[in-house]
Amino acid sequence: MRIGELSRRTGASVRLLRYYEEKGLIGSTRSDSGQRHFAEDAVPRVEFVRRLLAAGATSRAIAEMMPCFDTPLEENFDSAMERLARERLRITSGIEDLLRARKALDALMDTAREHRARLPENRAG
Amino acid sequence: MRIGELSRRTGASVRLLRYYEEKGLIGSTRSDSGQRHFAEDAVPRVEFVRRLLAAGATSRAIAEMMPCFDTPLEENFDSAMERLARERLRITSGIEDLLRARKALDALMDTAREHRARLPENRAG
DNA sequence: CTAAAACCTCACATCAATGTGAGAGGCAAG
DNA sequence: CTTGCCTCTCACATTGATGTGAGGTTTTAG
Repeated sequence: MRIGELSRRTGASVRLLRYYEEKGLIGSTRSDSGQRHFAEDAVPRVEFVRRLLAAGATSRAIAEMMPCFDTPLEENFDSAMERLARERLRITSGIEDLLRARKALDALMDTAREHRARLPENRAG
Repeated sequence: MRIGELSRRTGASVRLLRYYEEKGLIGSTRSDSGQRHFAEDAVPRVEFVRRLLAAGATSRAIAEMMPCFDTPLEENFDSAMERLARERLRITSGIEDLLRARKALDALMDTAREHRARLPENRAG
């Protein structure tokens, strides 16, 4: 498929798909006139990429994982696996950060509500 | 305390503390010569700010929450509470994003390991 | 054949938190 | 008073994913 269709099917802008290609996150073949052509499996691949990017992964990090996505015969397969593991750690600690932040928000909301409840003029509000 | 001490006690660079002030995240009084002076409660406040920033909140969003941190008498108290709630949603959906990403990583690691196990020449490795 | 739609490359813009450096003034201790 | 450390403002740099627009070629549909 051409880049427009891939864009429609993944929700990524055409510009971004070119960017992903430039960064080595997806591959494409070129027609004689230079237009990109993508295989079917580019769709799940882009979805994977977007999921990781949304989780704060760097395009560089994702690129380094890609050997795992392709074939286990790659030379850099081991380092790709290692990269996966490292990114998993990063994500887990990200989750912990978010949980802590949410707890801080909850605490603030609680005290704020409590403060308000203590105000005489606001008792009815 | 002056800015250097606040920096030491919070781990935020002096530059950042000035930035936080500029964005309305922390307040300070000024000495005659223009030096910033911070109260004790600036410390937990900076910690709160950093936690939220680490969780991907915008300085603008944090600024809008600050009335809750101060006094329930603020006029923008209600919108501040609303901002808190909105940020809480954002964080929760961020957590879900991370969980999904982690699941995708796990799935990829599983298939990769499986592929490798299937390779005859790698049986021993 | 022609017009519209899709594609190409190149390159500059943006946002937000942070770094960094210059140049100048403030403050405490010897 | 001087030395050394702290602070001030101003302002430009960076990083990384994305937007946007220009100017030109290709593909597709009528």
